[in-house]
Amino acid sequence: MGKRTTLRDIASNVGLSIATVSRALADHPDISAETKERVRDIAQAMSYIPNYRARYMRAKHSRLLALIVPEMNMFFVPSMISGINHVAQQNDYSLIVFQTDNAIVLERRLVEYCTHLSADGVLIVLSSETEDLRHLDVLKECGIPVVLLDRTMDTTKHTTITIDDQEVGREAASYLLRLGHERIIGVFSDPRQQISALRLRGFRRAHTEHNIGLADTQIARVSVIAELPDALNRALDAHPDATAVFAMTDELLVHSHHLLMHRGLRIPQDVSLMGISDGQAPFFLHPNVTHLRHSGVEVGERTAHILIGMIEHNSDAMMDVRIRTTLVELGSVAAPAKARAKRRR
Amino acid sequence: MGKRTTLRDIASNVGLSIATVSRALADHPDISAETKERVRDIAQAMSYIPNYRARYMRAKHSRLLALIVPEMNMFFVPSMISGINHVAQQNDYSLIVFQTDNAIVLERRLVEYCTHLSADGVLIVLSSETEDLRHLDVLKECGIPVVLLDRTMDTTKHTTITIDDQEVGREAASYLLRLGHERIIGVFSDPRQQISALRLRGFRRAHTEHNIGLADTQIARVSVIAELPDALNRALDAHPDATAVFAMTDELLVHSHHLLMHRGLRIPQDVSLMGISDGQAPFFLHPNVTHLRHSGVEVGERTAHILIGMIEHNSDAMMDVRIRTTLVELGSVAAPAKARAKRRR
DNA sequence: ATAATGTTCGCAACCGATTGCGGACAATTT
DNA sequence: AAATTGTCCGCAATCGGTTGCGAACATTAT
Repeated sequence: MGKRTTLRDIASNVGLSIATVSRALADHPDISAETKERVRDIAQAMSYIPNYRARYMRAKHSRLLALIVPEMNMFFVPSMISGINHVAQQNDYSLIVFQTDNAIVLERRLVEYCTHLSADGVLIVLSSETEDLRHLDVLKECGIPVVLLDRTMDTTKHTTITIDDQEVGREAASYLLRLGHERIIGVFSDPRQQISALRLRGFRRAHTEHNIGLADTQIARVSVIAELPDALNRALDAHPDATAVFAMTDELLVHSHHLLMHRGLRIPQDVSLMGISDGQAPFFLHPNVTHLRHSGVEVGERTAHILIGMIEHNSDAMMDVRIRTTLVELGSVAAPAKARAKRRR
Repeated sequence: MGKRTTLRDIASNVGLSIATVSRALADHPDISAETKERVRDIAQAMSYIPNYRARYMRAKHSRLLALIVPEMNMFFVPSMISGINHVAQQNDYSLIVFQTDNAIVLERRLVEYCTHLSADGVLIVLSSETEDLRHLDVLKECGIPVVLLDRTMDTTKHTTITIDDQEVGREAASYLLRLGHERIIGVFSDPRQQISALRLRGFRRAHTEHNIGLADTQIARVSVIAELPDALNRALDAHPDATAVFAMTDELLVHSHHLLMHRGLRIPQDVSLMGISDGQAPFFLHPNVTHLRHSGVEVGERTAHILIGMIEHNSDAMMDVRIRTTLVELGSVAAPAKARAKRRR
């Protein structure tokens, strides 16, 4: 509770004005070398700690970045935070993290709260309840740059950073189809989310391109993770000829993996498995799972760079950045011929 | 970039003093109902957004909590953040997240930065390089309460929140020993961390209590996760009679699980596996793994409550809180008799 | 000796709010 | 009519810094 020493305290102690003390500490050329030294010594002795908030207030910025995420999962979000944080720290920004619990009311409130706190910039991963972007207008009004990432919506008004969700869905399905898989079970999340709709669309398109049918029952829809076993089992039961499973996120992937194991299916002998992943889980699952890598760290870093650029160059240039995914081939996918044979046995 | 409207703007617009506008918006009894309404209307029309930083500056607090963690992992840390965030949001605090990358220099700098930002409270998970707590003194001097959690050090000066690491290590080993396992491989992290040393001590003690020897070669030491395969393989090779593996963290657990599978060992028929876990991974690993549950969310929530209590009641009462772990029995542990037989085959 | 230049520092405004105290005025009481 | 009370509002200080401008003084040039 010891009241902190302020410039005023130093000033009265050293017998100079507050202004001079401020300049001395800031190494301003107007101040003589001896005075600077004297001030610095006293400041040190009084264990002076500058108050950045006061400084920032005058300078009209906060050096605060806000990140709004729907929820904390184990996979993408922590990686992303890590990436953002590195770039933020390098540029002397701090990161505030908020969660909306996928509730639009909370999302609205938190966005507004960012203006109250005068965050210098906002990064937002949309909640699944979010249907429009009007609640972001207040940020624009305050001149606070926003970047949407990962789970976004179509917009021409805001900078967005995503992977090409449709393309990556197509890529995954194509990869399996090319190997000869003709019946693939797709595990997708809440269809209200654009990320889910897009990845599914790509998944569908690949089937069309390969002239292979895709029944609705091949798609396991999982809004909350607890629904996965039922949904996936249902799809699997409906299609005994299925030879591969694709999961569109890490969370769906690890639980799909578990369920397949639980059913006694061998991967990849009985069924192939692949997914879209941040790239960690595939290495501790057994067998390691082939995936399209979508690095959270990279997304975080690039996003932070872009946001900080917008802040510091005061630009409202709208961008639409697509992060590339890379195919990581591990052991979980095989050609289907023998797989089908095994399951028939 | 639109300059935000301030109380001054409203005041000049509505023809009242700034003080009156401030009171009107705050619903102060001194202000007449008509005036309040008039002010509110104008404020609305001018889309006024209060500046909390200015307000907080005057009130000499920030409603900012800082969390300093060594790194972002997939398991405990995100859960903890989630727990902290819920309690923080309920109490109108925001959470700033910093990472030290396990570097003491960065840890020191970030602690100091918390004083610059005048965080109202600091939560810190010590880095593995940290050897003393002197760098936290500056927080005390500024009257900023600190809570150490998870990875801590012995201290009588700071409030700490942990599980009883020694006890939980003992509990895990006892559980396996009671089932008849006589050779358990222990997977532990960097021994410089107290959390690791303590859990190992408990692990040892249990062996002593059961009059069962524990060779040093039974302990796989893993400072960085890449070392795990070598370390664990070495221990496994040195002890073909080992019937169980214990991993002291989630990260070690999932990778141990993978390695066992990779070696073609069946769990629990060939070897039992258990660990200390936040409680998520054990459910998507197959078979589900028996663990002592140490909930990150609970730790985060309790810690945040305590810290906020310290802030708001201005108390420096030093506490030492131990969170209880609960044993969650899933499928990965079995009595060893048959297990040994299998491995001999 | 006077003017021009340079060095070193302080005054005061400013950032955007909150709040103690007192003033102006009207309504009520004696 | 004077005093008391109550209602409604503004002045100015405060939080802890930063910064434009000018003042005081010393130094150098003319």
